[in-house]
Amino acid sequence: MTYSEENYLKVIYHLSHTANKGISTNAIANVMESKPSSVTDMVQKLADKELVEYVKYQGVTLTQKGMFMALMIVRKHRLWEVFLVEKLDFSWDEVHDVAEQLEHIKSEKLTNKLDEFLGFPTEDPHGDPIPDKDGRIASIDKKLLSEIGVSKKVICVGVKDSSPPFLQYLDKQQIALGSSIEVVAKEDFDHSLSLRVDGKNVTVSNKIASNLFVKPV
Amino acid sequence: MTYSEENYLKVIYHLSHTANKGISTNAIANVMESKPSSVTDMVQKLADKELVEYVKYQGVTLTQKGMFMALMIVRKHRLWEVFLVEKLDFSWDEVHDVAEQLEHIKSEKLTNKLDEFLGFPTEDPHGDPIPDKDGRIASIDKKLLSEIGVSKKVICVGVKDSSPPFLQYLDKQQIALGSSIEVVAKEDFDHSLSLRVDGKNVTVSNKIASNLFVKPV
DNA sequence: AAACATTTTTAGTCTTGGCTAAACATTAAG
DNA sequence: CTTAATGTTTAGCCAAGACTAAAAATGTTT
Ligand SMILES: [Mn+2]
Ligand SMILES: [Mn+2]
Ligand SMILES: [Mn+2]
Ligand SMILES: [Mn+2]
Repeated sequence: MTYSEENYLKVIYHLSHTANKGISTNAIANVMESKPSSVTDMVQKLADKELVEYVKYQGVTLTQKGMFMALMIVRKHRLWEVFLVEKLDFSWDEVHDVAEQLEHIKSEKLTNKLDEFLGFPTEDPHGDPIPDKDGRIASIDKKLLSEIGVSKKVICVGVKDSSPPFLQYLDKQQIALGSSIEVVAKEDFDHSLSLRVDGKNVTVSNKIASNLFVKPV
Repeated sequence: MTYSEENYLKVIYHLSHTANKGISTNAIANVMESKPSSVTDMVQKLADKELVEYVKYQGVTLTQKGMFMALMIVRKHRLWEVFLVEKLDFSWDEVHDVAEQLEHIKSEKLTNKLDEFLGFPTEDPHGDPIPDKDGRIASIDKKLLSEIGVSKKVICVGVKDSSPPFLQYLDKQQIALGSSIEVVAKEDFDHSLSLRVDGKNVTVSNKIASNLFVKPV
């Protein structure tokens, strides 16, 4: 498996969560910042290797084999993110780019020893679940903050977007994983939300609220 | 810098220690298990980027810039080897191949944080010195065991060959870094050596002895 | 100094993973 | 139900990094 093939599998895996039909070459190209024609080429190679199911014009889905490989890449990505935060004092907005590189290191022993060294974590620094060595992954039931009704109390359990600017914004507002949030009011005009976060009043836009995962308290 | 360019720089760096003229394309091809013609191509690219000095038919030498980059790759390689042994319980014969991958991860912050996490080690698991963040590298004065005279006492400080079979052989003979070695006798016929290693009698071939670095006690 | 042997470079080819432009399918409108 | 818009694939091209075979430079003998 090449670096490039691994990236395709990972992107297809992530896109599979928000769409239940086949993933279009266009969708893949958007995420990868490449062109649909390039995606078609690669997708055909992956189909030859039986990592994806592919029907022309109908999009692509992962096979069992492809799904497992994707999960192993996600596993490595998230374990390395934990390592960087827990052991090397990186902040949660600094880890993603480095993990993008580290996720391609090929050594089962390394992955499993790292897992052990970290105490078998179940979530990465952004609240995303970490697949175990057999590819099993917990699905936490979580909602977007934007979907929560007024006066409901929830706990922040994850971020949908883990780009540095968004994470830095959250840091600034002192919103972190584990923060308790109460939806005080929702503005009809711009759908912004008034919150009480760990006792402090904070107002956030709808865009922010629709990138924060929460669970009922 | 591509993965491939980095590997070339590293190989040129290592070869520079045993030869003081320019490194031949042939020598590089041998180490890289590729062909001299491929090396010529790449060496010309590295010269364009001013990472090496290259005169046709005269071999190649690292520039200041190329030397620094090579040292940073060696630094990462050796730091990761320490990490694998010290933190993840790898044995010294298992780390090299994984470090070959990890040495290409690009993040100064990661390298320096890892260095700190490991307590700023000065040597890797094979006794090789680790360059600091400015590229400074200690040169330990060490000799090959094969050059030591009869009845001299020395301490094992490094291995020249760090291939798994050789390292596993040393494990079997209970020869490790720090072992005290006395040369009891040298056989004229095959140049094999009778040793006392930490009090135990061991006989080793000349090939073994010329891959073990020692220093006078 | 010439001939031979060895080393090194050049010329031309291949594969991988991209791209653009053009052709073709599918979907949405009229 | 035909046309227009959009999405997708094909065809043809490119750069990186490898290779083989042939040419050229260098080194070693006689
Ligand atoms: Mn990430
Ligand atoms: Mn993450
Ligand atoms: Mn090594
Ligand atoms: Mn080493």
